Amino acid sequence: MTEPRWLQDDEKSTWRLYLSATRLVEEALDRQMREDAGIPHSYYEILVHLSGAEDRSMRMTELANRTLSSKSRLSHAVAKLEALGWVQRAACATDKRGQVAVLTDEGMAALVEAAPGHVEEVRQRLFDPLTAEEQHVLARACRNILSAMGEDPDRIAADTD
Amino acid sequence: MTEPRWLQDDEKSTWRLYLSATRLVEEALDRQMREDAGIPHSYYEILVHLSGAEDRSMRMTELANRTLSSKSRLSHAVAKLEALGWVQRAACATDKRGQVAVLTDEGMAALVEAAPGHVEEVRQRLFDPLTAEEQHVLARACRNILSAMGEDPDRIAADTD
DNA sequence: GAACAATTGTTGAGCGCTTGACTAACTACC
DNA sequence: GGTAGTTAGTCAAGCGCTCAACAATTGTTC
Repeated sequence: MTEPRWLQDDEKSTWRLYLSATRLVEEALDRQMREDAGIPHSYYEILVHLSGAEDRSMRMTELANRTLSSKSRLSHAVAKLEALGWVQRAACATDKRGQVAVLTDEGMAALVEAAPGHVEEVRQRLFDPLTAEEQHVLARACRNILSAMGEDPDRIAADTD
Repeated sequence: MTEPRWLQDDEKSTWRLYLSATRLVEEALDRQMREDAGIPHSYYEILVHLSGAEDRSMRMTELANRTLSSKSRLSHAVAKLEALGWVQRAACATDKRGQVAVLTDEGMAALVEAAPGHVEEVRQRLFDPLTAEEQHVLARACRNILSAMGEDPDRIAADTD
């Protein structure tokens, strides 16, 4: 086995900064959403994706892909959201195996109510601290990272809201 | 209440790219560590911090701060690592309430064995996809984000390894 | 069209984390 | 030197996630 490509000191710093910053941001987002809407941030994203979809509904697998969730995770999550009355399951017309998740009016109302606090948190944590140039380069960097993982950055960036 | 500062389209894209990229990176790191060493990435970080500390040991609270963990989380984690024989708890000499976590030889060996795979994963996921400029700006951006959250970027960046 | 494979979605067990309550010990103040 | 308040660390309950197994349907191949 060849010698590992150890990290240089500046790379170590960058790595630590990256890890700390991204975790704290994620944590802050999640905390805000739980306090504000009583759901984890990941559930909020499900609502967001549904709200932007045709008929406020989407096939489970498609929804799982867009939210970068496993099917299992999404299934559990939708079960919770269904218990809240924010999402409903419906049979799929073209595939008897299929299920379609539908955002209910109550779910839409909850989303509308949670959105301002969420946006404010995103601004505070991510955008306000960064210059325009940093924002721009950050987006580019994320694109490169995603590409390297076999994801399509354009699809992710263009995802309707 | 004033109108929320909604995100512009390009900001929405940046936000989605950021969320996706950071999550996938985190997920990849965690998966690699679980497969390679049988522990979550967060436990690995505990070992790393201990290995760089005086006498390979650190007070629980100090360790919690450095790993950005709650005390509870660290307590659970150290319990697991203790069960593996990789960490030991010892009474603190100067504070009878205190506990000191000590990295054992077995823990150090496990760390040494896991390190190359971890570093390779970090390179693949984060550094290789980025240009030198992007790495530099990313580090700067993370510093700004951390500062905005009341953390000291220099302390985090300088943390011994 | 029958047999095998792949896909869709759910479920249960286990794990790591959070929250909040708790004990024990330290510190400050009068 | 009490007493009140703070700090160190642990623990139990609950939550969201992963993994693996599963049933049901669809696709494929001969």
